[in-house]
Amino acid sequence: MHEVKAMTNILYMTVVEDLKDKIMKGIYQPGDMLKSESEMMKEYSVSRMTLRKSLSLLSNAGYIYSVPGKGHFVCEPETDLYQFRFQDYDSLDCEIDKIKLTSVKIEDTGDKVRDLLGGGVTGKNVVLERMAFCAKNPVAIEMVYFPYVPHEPVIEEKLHFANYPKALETRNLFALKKELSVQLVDVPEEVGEKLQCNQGEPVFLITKKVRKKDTNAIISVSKFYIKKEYFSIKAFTPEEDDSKKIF
Amino acid sequence: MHEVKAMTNILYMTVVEDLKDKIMKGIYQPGDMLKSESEMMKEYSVSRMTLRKSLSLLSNAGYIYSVPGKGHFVCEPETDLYQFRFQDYDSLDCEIDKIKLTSVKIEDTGDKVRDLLGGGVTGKNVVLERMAFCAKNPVAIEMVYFPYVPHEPVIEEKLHFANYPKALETRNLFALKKELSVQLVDVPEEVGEKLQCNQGEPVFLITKKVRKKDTNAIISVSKFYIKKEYFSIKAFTPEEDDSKKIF
DNA sequence: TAGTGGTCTAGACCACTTC
DNA sequence: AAGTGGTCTAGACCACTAA
Repeated sequence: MHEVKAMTNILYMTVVEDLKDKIMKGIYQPGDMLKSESEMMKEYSVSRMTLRKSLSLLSNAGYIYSVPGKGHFVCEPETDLYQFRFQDYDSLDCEIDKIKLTSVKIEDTGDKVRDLLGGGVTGKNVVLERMAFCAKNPVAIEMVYFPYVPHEPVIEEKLHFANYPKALETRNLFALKKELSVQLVDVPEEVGEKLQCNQGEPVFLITKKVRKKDTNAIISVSKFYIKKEYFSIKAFTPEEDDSKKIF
Repeated sequence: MHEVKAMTNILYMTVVEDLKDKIMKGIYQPGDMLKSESEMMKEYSVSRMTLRKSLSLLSNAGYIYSVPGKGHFVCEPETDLYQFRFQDYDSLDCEIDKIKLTSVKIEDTGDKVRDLLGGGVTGKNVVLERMAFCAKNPVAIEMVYFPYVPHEPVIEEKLHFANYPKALETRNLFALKKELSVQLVDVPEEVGEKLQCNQGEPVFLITKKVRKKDTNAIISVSKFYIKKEYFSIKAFTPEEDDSKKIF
């Protein structure tokens, strides 16, 4: 029907570009129905499978959705969703030059976090405490709780690795999901002493829960207390990265 | 070749489930190469296009990637990426019962943020200030900066809408991307007075920049000062939502 | 009943990697 | 030269929606 100036010589990409362009420019508005597949096949002179490859890409990128028997429609854009990375000590606003394991305990009673963990085989939890230093000053303290498994004893040496928490999460990262809670709290007395904070000083409390995707069971809970000067977040609206996609 | 117990009667989904399962269980580890397409076609008794539909889904979900001429490989999982929503006043940790427009100005000199906006046609910027109240107490103050466009005057009435900032972003939400910076700062004197904070009290400062996707030009900059008790973040590892996908 | 999107196939040609 | 993934086609049958 009409000519479409192509940035690529790949058919389905020219269709994607044209439709995305029409959506970007507002020619298609959220809620609008696109032309039918048979119409678009003629318009772009492509086969049905090729056209649907294009529609699939636009769908994955959040531009369109489809309703069987009716047609393809423009999405309401997701504008309030942000992404950021949190890599434990690597995400602090300073160069961490030392991480020190300050305590390893096994608790079986009276711990509030115990319930969260859902109880291991024995009902006992390992509680591990580490501190992060920057220029010899303590900037963060971390408490990690996870079920104690008798036959997989925690090796102290392993704990010294800066990225040890990952080791806890490991086995298979694909099977896990995580939650993060970021808030500001008055520093608990015990933590304040170790971090050399004034009484009642606000500090960041970041709580990280690691769960199994399938059962939702909690693998570990970490509590990071971070001096308020040493944490901030930069988050971004997700962008499509057309790289490494198969279709 | 062998039987695959299917949760669905859709061929490509049974392939997706089987491969995802093998990855979840660690039978395929990150970096491992999958069997070739022709092998998998035989294994699952599906056509090439159907198999590739499955691989496409797994690729989009971040499980695999492919290298032309070589094969399909298991990804290194993205484990430190988190998502959250920030919807301006709706994201505060209290019920906002009033939003008050406290100031509308047009500035053309001496403003640090002016550079960020990249200058409108006239080089002038609209600066708008609003305050959010909870039970009659001020909890947040917001300064929005955006280019002043003579022929699209800012209508005061519109500013009173709680979601007015969206109106600024509008035209076409698809064409925009945003950045968010969350940090803790000592409250500036002027802001402290309005928020009824003590001198030097820490407050959240959230800076939101809205940009055009294509040119990267800044549409608006917002600075939210929020009393420290009224903001927190809950973020989650992204989950695949197989809903509304075309393939 | 006619039109829509959803699934699936069998085959073709290409560019790339490996030997 | 043989094998791999990447693109593309022309059909087919189905379930769903609408008139």
